[in-house]
Amino acid sequence: MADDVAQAPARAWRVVLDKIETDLLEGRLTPGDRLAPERELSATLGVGRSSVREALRVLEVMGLIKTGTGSGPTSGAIIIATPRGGLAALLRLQVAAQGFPIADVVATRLLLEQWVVGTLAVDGEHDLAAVRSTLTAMDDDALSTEEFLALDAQFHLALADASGNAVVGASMAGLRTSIESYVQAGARRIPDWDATATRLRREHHDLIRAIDSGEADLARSLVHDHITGYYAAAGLTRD
Amino acid sequence: MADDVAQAPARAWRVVLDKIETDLLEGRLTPGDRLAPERELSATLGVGRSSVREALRVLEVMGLIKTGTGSGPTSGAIIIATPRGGLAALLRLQVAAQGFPIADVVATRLLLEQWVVGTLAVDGEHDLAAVRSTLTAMDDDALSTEEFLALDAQFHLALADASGNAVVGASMAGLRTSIESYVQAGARRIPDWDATATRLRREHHDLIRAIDSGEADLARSLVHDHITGYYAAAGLTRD
DNA sequence: CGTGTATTGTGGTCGGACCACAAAGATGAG
DNA sequence: CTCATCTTTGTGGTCCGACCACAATACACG
Repeated sequence: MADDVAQAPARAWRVVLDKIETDLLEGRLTPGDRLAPERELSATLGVGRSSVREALRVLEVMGLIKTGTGSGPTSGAIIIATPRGGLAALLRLQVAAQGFPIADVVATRLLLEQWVVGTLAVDGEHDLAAVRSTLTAMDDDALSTEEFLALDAQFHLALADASGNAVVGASMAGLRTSIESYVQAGARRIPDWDATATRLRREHHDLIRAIDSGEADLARSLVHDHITGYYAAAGLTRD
Repeated sequence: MADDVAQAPARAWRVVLDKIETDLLEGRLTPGDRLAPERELSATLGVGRSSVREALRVLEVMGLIKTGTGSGPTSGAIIIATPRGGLAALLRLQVAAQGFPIADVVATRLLLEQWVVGTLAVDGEHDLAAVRSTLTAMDDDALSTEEFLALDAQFHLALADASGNAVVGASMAGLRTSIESYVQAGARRIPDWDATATRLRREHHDLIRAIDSGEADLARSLVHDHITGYYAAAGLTRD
């Protein structure tokens, strides 16, 4: 519960991480800013450049900074704070390492998505333009399975984003990519893919209709059945 | 949407990360296993040891491995897959970097916790022993504000864990720690702390009672009011 | 046989040396 | 004077070699 300042005798890289985190917290660093050059950080904090790099690598993978070589405005380490990639990487690795059972990932996705559609239905303030355009793109019959699945992911992600909650949006994105390979494997197990795709399309339209008409409970129920239905059809259920 | 395999010309550390991820996925590495020594990985993958270390650092912060010096069973890098710390670190940093608005974090916590108590109420299969023991520990009137808040965190976390969903549990833990300092700051703003603590205790008991009697809707409603009530009292609302 | 010392294997850290790259500045031809 | 080219500078990316700290094991010696 507290990996805080406590006894951190060694761990040079943690010094760097802590320094940057406090700079962030105190407003000395905000998105768009450039970090000091690695060599300068190294000298300032009294640690080796390798240690600085280890800390920066962590920040990069977590989606906090973007590094660029060369000179000019795109060089150096820049604060970006785009949680998507970091969350996705974390969840993907945890699933790979069996820290997160697939069933729990799916269940979490389900509960988040139910909240999303319920929220969208209750409050009509949200912009569903991206959702609708994806929806019409999916109506193309010539789509391959992979293309359809990609658009499907985009559809659900657009829904989450429309809710306006960045944490939910990023979580949905992360959860999805962490089980992406399983979803694709499941699709290959579905005998009559065209029928399934047709059903998914219809369910998407029904869902949007429920949201538009403000039927929150219906929307929640539809999205629940939509998701569990797919996983059942793909032989991925076990919860 | 795809930070996948694509063109990764340089990025020596990514080679290491990918190698370990695929080893995980293919079952060549499972929790409890030891990674090859850094120097060996370096030689095997044809990258410098520094690059290996950068990758291992990422894995360590994400909670996938634990490193130990010296010899014997606790030395080297061991797969542990404990998502808690990694998720907490990620969320904390993203909040610090303004990638996640506090309001969104709170809203997400709220929706997760409503799902948790609803699930617990509907399905009596869960073990609430840890929750109950924390609850009784909180009844001690001599607790300081900090101790009370720590137990409160433990209470809500125990609830999430009781749901049996590792993703939800880890997320709750991460969300909580990411806004921990704000919660504590809020507590200091509450004029009559004792009255607030008394109210929180009562609400906890009411909540458990609702769960025990299987009143899911009531439990959801209670937990909603409980959380929003606290944030309102602490002057943290703004959604 | 037992005890204490040397060896080995491991991560942790540092410093230096390159390279690749991109911008800015210096140089020179026209 | 203008513009194109070359050089310099600042930056991350990578590798290498050298130590240190630490823990287990091997081994020598009493």
